[in-house]
Amino acid sequence: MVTHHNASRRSESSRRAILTAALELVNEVGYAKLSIEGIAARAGVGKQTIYRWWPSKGTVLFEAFLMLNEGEDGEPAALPDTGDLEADLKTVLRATVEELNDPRYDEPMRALNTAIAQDSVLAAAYAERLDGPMKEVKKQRLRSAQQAGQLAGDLDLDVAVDMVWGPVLNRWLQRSAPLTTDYADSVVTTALSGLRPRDSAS
Amino acid sequence: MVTHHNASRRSESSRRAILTAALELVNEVGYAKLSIEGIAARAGVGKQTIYRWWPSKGTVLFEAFLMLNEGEDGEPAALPDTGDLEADLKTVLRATVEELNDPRYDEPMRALNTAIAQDSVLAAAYAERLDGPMKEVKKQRLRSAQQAGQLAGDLDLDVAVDMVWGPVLNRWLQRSAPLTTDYADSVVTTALSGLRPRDSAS
Amino acid sequence: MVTHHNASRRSESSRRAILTAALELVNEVGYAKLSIEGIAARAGVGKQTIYRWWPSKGTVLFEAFLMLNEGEDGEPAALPDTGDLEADLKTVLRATVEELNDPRYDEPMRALNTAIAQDSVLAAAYAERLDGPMKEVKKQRLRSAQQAGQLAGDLDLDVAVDMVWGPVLNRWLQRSAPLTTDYADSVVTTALSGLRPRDSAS
Amino acid sequence: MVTHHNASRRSESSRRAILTAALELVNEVGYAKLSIEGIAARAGVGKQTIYRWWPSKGTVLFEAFLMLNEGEDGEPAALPDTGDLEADLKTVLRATVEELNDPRYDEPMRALNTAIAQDSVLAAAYAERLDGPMKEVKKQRLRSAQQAGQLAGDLDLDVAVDMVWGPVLNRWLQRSAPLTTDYADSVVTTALSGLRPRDSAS
DNA sequence: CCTTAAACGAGACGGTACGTCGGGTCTTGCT
DNA sequence: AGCAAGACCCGACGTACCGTCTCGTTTAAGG
Repeated sequence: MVTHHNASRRSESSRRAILTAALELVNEVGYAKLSIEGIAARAGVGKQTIYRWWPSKGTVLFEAFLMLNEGEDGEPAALPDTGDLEADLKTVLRATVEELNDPRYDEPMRALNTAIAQDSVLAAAYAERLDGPMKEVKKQRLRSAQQAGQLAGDLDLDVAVDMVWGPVLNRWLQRSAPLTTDYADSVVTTALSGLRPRDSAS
Repeated sequence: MVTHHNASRRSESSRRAILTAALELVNEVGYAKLSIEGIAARAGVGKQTIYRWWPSKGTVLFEAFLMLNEGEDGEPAALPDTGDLEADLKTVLRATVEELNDPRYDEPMRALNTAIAQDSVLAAAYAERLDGPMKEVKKQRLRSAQQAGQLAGDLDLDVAVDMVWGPVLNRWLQRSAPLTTDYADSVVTTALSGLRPRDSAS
Repeated sequence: MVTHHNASRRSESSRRAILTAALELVNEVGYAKLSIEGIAARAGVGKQTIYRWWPSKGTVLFEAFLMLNEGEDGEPAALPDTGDLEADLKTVLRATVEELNDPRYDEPMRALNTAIAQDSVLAAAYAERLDGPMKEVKKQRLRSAQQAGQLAGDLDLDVAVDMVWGPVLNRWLQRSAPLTTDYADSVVTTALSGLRPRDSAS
Repeated sequence: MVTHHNASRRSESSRRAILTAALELVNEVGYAKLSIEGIAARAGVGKQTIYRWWPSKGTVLFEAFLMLNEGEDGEPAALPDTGDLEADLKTVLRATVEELNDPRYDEPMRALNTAIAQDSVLAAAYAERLDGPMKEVKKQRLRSAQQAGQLAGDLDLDVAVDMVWGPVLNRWLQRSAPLTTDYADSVVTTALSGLRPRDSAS
């Protein structure tokens, strides 16, 4: 038998309290020590109210991130387009680096990544709801450049996006080395020009 | 720094049993459900023997990985060098992709990454003991190519390594899309040539 | 005084299972090896359910004894009163001796005494809830004899009770010598007549 | 196979340190929290040195008491004998009461009684080495009175001793009521005269 | 407007695991 | 050989949370 939760009767105030509490707590204690019990207590809510609507702490956290992002507006803002692709990408990637270095964002984002690593269903939801739209915006900027002839015509934009953001995200996640804005610049420059020597036959 | 325990009296057999048990269990149940209690039981060891020598399950797991890697030999094997950089990189990166898609390696490596994400001390140890040597081997192959004029002379090899492996690792960690050997090939090709159009002044 | 737990929601079946398990286990393994963990396992109950309602294994055991005694009826049965005080006291004291020599009662009672020896709060509860009513019954029998002129009119009945039961209990607790019914008889006779020679002015 | 401990090689200084530490600790933390580990640490001794010579913490404690008592001299001092039995007994019993009310003695003695209650072998040793000699001294005083015609000629002195000291010890052990010197006086008076009315044929 | 069924806060419950203490055994090196 | 030191396996401690399950009590829909 299936229990049909009547979402129309759902308490919106409890929902927001839970998501807010989850964000606060993940900042304070990290993902490992984040607990349903703790979220319920902080939110002033019964544990059952969380279990009724979410299957795990990871999904609560994910929805909390969704709330954050949708708080601003429906869709993520487009990337700047001054016509100078390299400058635009450096601007954006530097901002990303600074966000990732900000303790206010670092801990929660790391938590979200941990949640994804442990739950492939959640990973799919993340890909669709959060990462997907972001990636679309990035691809849009690259598409514009491609149409202006600044990128190779046969370039796979999915790969291209990974080429620019992948190294930065990976260095952040694995903490393999300090994440600096200089590094972001290097990645952009190198990705655009490639590893091989350019023809100097000018 | 003071070591409180007399390592000379340490039981090597218990140590190996613990590390082996940790690897087995992380494969079977994943990092989230890996417990010190479970490791101790599987290893036939008292919990205190684990707590005496390791501060957390993450550090146990890390040392288990160290044991695996040092089991083979001292240093990681050099990358193939046929003179054809692009082919060599594709060979290596395809192998990486296949390893990451193998459930036998996927779960434990994901676990290690989770552990690193939650413990920056561990991340530093990982960078030094596991990731560092691997990266050195990769850089060595690139250095060889650079000296052969196949790579830009002013190329930062650290960035170059990230450019090739970063996208793959990131796609794997975030599960943002299926990880295929075709993707590996694309990454190598794109990284080498860059996103910009090549001069067609042939 | 504030009760932190809502006793109205307390599970009566768990409570009884815990008390029963405690009695069984104390019989089987003795007080020293009685453990909260063991009681919980035997009762099919979580440890927390014990810690929620009792502060120590001693208090569990005490309440288990209370359950035993209140199981029979509200108040302890009155002592026999045939008019012959000496005979009645011997009857009762012999029964006490036999009970104390019965392994079924010896171990649990010894356990309760150990608990009392280590916890003065528990001792007060014991004095009020278990020992007190028993003592009142004993005093009642002595009062009846006193009114019949069989006991000294100025006799302190509290002291009198101690005089009859104290030696027996003490010999049992300290195991200073075998506890026999003959000894019980001697105690009654000696207590009634006193240590001094009686006037033989007949 | 039996391990023959060669007592001749035994370290007397370790033995004394252990017994002293046991006494100190039982005073500080009580019998329940007294541990072999704690005794060894306090005594500056290896645990094995305790396990080599004693089978349990109870026996260590018992030997510590033996050391205390034999410290004074070989045999316990005789009871006062002024010729006035009642006065002498009151003097002695009041002293006993005061000792039992002194926290310095109460805790260790209670500990010894707990140990005895849980170990009948120890109880036998206690009866022979500590309680026996004390009882003999008490009986000696009563025998003297008996020979002087102050006690019934057919009186069983073992019972008589229990009659005087039993009530006091029992009230102390069970904490059934406050233990006062007045109570000690009452016990002596009542024991000597008996519970029955004395012939008033003066 | 009034029922009535859900969602809700609270928190007890059977469990698992935590990290610690101490039990009793065993080994190592010193005296 | 006895000893101090302490690692070892083990059992229990008392606590934190898990996910499930009642309890009354709101609360919002629909009769």
